[in-house]
Amino acid sequence: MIGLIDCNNFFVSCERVFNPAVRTKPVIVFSNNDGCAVAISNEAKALGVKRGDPYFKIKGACNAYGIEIYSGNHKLYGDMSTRVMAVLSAIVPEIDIYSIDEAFLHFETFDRSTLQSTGRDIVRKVRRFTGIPTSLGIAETRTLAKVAARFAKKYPGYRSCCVIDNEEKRRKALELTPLREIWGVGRRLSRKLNDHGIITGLQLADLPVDAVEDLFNVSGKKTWMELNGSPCIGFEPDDQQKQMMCSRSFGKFLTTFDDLAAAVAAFASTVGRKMRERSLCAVSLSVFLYTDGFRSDLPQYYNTAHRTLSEPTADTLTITAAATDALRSIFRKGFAYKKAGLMISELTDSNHIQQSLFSNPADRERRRRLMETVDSINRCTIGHDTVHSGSYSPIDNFVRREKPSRLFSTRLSDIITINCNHGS
DNA sequence: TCTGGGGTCCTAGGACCC
DNA sequence: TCTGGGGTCCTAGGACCC
Repeated sequence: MIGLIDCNNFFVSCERVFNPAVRTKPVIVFSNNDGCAVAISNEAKALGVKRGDPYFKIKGACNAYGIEIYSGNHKLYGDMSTRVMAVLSAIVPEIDIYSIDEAFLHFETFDRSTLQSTGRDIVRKVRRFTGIPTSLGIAETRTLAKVAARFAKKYPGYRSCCVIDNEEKRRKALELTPLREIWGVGRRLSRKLNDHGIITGLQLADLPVDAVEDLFNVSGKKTWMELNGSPCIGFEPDDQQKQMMCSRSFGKFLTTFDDLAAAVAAFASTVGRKMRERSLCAVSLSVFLYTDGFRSDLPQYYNTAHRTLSEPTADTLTITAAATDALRSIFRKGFAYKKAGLMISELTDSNHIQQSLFSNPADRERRRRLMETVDSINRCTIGHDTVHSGSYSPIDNFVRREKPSRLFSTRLSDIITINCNHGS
């Protein structure tokens, strides 16, 4: 049996851990530039707020109903995620971290008849040790575990843990699950299937195999098999990351090459640091930029440029130079740029790199030590951008964040204070 | 005024090979 | 009038996930 544990309204829950005053209020966490609602408390959902709603459209409702709003604080969420995963790892022998707020739990070695109480115990411990509420689904396949987790979250009767461990429960659960809620069935596939009269998860699961081969590609067939209890979606723990991206929409339009180059240098600095943290090197990269697609009154432009590096590297300065060169080749004057990004593809393990015929080992070593020094200064001392390349300007300069919360768990000066007044 | 960011996988179609 | 067959590799774009 496999479990799927999901943190409830994760970003909102993280904010509530450190700000008890908003625990019973409607709360929304927004994306960068305070653009879209990305996490919504149950209270705010009840007021009609939906994931993806842009702030400017729901501002009135936020004011009218006294909804608490936050700009995304992803450092805080990342740290809280690490804590949740640590608690889970201490209880279950093997976990697959699937996203910032979800993990699959391996219950193969557990007694099947006690999974319900074991599951509730796990949820209780995560809540107690981290403050984060979660929902846990347990079933024979990952896709069914996802279905179970949805029930655990939706219906209080399950007390945060739902187990699908027999045929009757499987069919009942799928019958009550709309197609679109099934893991792997997106907007397009659900529309297509709806046109064939398939509305529920059970109708999908009950399709004959030839209909499945007719309607689906290989991913769709895997989903179908999983719904019928045959595990076929796995998880390769040593799967190496294949690409890495850093991109931003800007809080205001950028029009000059220098401003865009400063943003691209910041992206290069971020991906460089992440690559070094994960012992990865880049072989090729691409830079892209966009004007604002929502502004049909303005001239539109999109372009992307690729560069191949002479040998795999995680050196921020090399990447910045190549990325700046790529940017120069696509930058056009006269446009108001809204978004740009840097994508690294063909990532390789830095311990097994193919060196260029003409590379100089002494140079490589000097650069490696330079980056190591930069990282250690930025990691341990004053701030994450204490040392940086000359063309760089911090990403924060390009995005708008009007309601940031503090770095409660990772910066000492932001730690919460508790006032203990006797008699109150 | 104002609409996010970071990933993976699959497929179709083109370039190229013999 | 009329122009083969079979294969690989790469890339862009779409669908999906969180």
